[in-house]
Amino acid sequence: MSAENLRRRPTNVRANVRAAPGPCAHWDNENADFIREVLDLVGDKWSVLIIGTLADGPFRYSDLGDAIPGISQRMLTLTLKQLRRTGLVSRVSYPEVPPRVEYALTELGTSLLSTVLALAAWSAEHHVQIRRHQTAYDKAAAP
Amino acid sequence: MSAENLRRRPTNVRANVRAAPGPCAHWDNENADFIREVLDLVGDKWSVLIIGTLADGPFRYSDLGDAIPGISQRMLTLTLKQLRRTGLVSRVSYPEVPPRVEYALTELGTSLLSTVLALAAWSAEHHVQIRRHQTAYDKAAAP
DNA sequence: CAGTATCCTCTGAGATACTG
DNA sequence: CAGTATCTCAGAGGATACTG
Repeated sequence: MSAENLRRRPTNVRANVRAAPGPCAHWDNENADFIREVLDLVGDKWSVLIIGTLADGPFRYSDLGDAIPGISQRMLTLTLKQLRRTGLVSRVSYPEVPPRVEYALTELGTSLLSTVLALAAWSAEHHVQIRRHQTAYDKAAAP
Repeated sequence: MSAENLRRRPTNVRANVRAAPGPCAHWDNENADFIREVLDLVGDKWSVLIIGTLADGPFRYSDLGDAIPGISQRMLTLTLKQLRRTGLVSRVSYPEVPPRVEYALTELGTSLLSTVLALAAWSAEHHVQIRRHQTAYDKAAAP
């Protein structure tokens, strides 16, 4: 996959996600490294859910836990720690009794959010088609 | 996270990824389900790498293996099977000797590609900042 | 309230060897 | 060439209990 890029262009079904107008957005091995980085960061079970939830504004620790069904305290803590480490989420603790801690998207996190929403939009748009294809595939293979 | 959406808007750093112009692209629990679907599909170690490689056109099985450094035959086979199941990749086998099989992106796969490229662009743009933040965080926590 | 600490399970993925 | 079949293991993630 050498020099040329996107000879067959994306066909661009949706208007709100557009290929870059200029010289970028082709695939090479550097892109591969970069995207593996984000996916390691965000491809786990809870990160995007937290990011999406924080899109509505700051949340306290336990409100986050309540807002995200199924997450365990351990995973909430761990994932928040990782998001904080990469600078996507900020943590502010207010020295009160009882303690109050608020998590919010940073500017970096917010910039990622729009891309993530594009992915969400894609999946919302295509998940019916995907499911159909999956069951058809399974039916063709199983019997 | 109820009715309101994106009160603090994405700030939209980059021009080639835009929020939807119309009424969509906010976060609710349905979105959460959908995006978990795509991430399960594409968040694994090899799927996006295969998709990105196939962006340049059809590939034969072993050419794919060569083009993607580090992938094992097992993982190549498994991931291709899953991509085929969800309809992102097509497989055409030519009845020749020796056998020849070509994998290519379907239209669905191509439509996903543009979104994936947006993610890649985001990470290419921010990975320096991320790394800086990570080392700063680690330095602040460790000593 | 906002987390840590442990233990335990199950699956993603690598290595290796074999086959139509 | 284009795959399958086993074996193996690290670590992601769940349950539960405890703490400043």
